[in-house]
Amino acid sequence: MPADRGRPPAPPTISEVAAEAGVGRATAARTLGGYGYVSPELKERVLAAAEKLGYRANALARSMSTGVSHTLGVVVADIGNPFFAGMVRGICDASRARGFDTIVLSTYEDLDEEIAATGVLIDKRVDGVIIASAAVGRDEVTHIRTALKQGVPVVLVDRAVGSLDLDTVVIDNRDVAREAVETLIAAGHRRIGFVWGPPVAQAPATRRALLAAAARNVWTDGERLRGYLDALDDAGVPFDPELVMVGPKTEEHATEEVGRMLALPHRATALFCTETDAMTGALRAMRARKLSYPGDLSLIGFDDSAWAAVMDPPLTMIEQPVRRLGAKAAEVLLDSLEGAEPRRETHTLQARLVVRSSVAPPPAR
Amino acid sequence: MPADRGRPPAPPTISEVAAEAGVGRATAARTLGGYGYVSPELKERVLAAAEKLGYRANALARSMSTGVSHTLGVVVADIGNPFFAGMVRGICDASRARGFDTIVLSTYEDLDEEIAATGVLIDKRVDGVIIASAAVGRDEVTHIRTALKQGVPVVLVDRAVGSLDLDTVVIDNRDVAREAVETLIAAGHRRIGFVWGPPVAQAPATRRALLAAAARNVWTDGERLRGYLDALDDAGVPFDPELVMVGPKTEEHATEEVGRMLALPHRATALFCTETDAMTGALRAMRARKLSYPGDLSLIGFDDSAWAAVMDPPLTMIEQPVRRLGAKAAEVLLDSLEGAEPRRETHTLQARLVVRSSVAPPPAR
DNA sequence: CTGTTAGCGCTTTCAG
DNA sequence: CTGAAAGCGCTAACAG
Repeated sequence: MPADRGRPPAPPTISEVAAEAGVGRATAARTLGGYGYVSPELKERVLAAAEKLGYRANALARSMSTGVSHTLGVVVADIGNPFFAGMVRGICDASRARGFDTIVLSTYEDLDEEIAATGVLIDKRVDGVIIASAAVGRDEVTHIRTALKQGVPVVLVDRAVGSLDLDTVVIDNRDVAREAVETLIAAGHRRIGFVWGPPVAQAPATRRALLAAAARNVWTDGERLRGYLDALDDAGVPFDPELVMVGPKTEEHATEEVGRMLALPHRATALFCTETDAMTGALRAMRARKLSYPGDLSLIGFDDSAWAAVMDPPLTMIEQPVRRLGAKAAEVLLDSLEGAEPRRETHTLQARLVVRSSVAPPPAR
Repeated sequence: MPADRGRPPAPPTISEVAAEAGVGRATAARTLGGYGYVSPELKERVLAAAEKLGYRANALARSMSTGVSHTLGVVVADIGNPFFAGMVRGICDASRARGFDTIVLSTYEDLDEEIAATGVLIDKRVDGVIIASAAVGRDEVTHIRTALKQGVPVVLVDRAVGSLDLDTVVIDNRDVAREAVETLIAAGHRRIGFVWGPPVAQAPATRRALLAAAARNVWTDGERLRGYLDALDDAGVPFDPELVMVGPKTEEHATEEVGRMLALPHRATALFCTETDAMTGALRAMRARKLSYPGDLSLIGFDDSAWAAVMDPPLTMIEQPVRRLGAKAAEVLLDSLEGAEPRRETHTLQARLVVRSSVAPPPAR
């Protein structure tokens, strides 16, 4: 009567190893856990027994008694998005190097999902949490405050949250955005479209209203908008609300909005696209009108990729240090787990404008 | 003497809730855990007490006694790669919908990393594991056998492993590859380059040697090569080892290899690229030689994206149902966790050839 | 229907 | 230096 295919044999416990080695449970635990003193001979016997039985520590049980799970929680908008995927890779690599695994949850920009995700992570007793939060107002961060209150350190990544004084790792969105727009202005453009604005139904008529709308949405978008405005102001280029995209943030809608900007009596001659899909949407709108770049329209976009480099002509793009962004966040968190006083400061990483060939002077009238 | 900023107060336990409600621990556990019978009145009191104390169950402790962690483990080559990121998103969404979270580990195609990752997951007592394995030979799957032996169900995703009789979810790589190459042949091509072959140093001289080399590497690559060969055979187009790329699988090397194929006395007139970077590498090689598609060279590649659609002309690409791939794997695994007899079968999802404008007849001599 | 009791597997005092 | 014993927070028999 061989193999009883039913319940596989329960994995060996530390007690069994101790028994096999003929020592006390504590002694086995000490050698296997690598703490406390054990005489070489006993240690040897325990190790042999463990080896023989194929012993592997039950991480759950260990976490139960130590209160440490060696697991980090990560909350992002969408793990399927290449930007977050790259960032998560940075987080995983950095934490893995220090003995931590990660459990990542996507929220799809839904605050309730974010709250639920944070709760799940706390329940699973992660040692710390890294969040790219969709929260903006003071009243939208109670889940983060709760985590903190329960002793779970949190570091913010990619998106700062004004009302929270926490370690935060972001990219200098505003500065690169300004640099990009300055590049466009330097080439002679004064009608520069901003593609991927706040998802409001109606275009805010004033800068103030626009900024207010942006303040209620994703932090990075607002910063990029500010950088755009900074460059305009510095150069004395008038701001025109008709040149900023509003509405749903989808490739399709970007195509429509760019179409609109291209149909304006005094049309856009350059576009600053703040997201990959904004750029591809813009490209579609151009194709539909048989317009080409940089002749008819100059282009600069966010998030460089291999594709942008092989476009014809190659696209001038902003490259974000995605991996480092994640790695830095993990390191800051891990440092604070290892006792370093949390500095509660903002770490800003620099993005880089990769100049290629999608910018030229505006077409002569 | 206000807030003692040191140790935050330990979160309330079920015993405290029970005490607060003036009932036994078990009663509190039953209502909070949602099992067994509890009278409405007591239930009410427990709920109130839990609410008041801000009670949240400790998932670790729960897992300890139930032996179920409601966590799935995922092992992929690289979470930062858009293909795997999309697949992981499918896995996460599907498992989240059924109450499971996931912890994902990247191996970077290193078998030792894969073995270590699997071990970590088992130690953390995940309820099941989904692996896109780099293993090929019988002797490379002992870690998977070990998991199975310990009662941890495993499903294979994206890559089948011949020596393992397990539930497997893959895409019909061979069929679409054949379809793509047939499309090229139908347009009149007979000199079709295969970009991204097995990473061997020297080009295998014979088909047999080539296939053998492929069999020792990533499963999907081998399948795509077979599809390529299938199409050639069906059409009676002779196989030429000079038309298959060998060496490291990097964009740079793809550029070199395509350059070589383009310099052949009887040069390639079409390319079948089995990976995104193979395509961008090919595009770079073409640019360097001022060649354009589809006039000088026809192109078909794997892994469609928004970029491929906005290239000029738009690229004919193979679209893989990445999310569904992951979702299906999660479902199969979850089903078996819920007791369904594992079917140990292979589920094949269909990829789709998205015909655009990168294929034309070969240039006249 | 409810409370008591005994673990899950490991760490951690605390004597010896 | 080693072993016995208590306990982490929860579930699960088992009486009552």
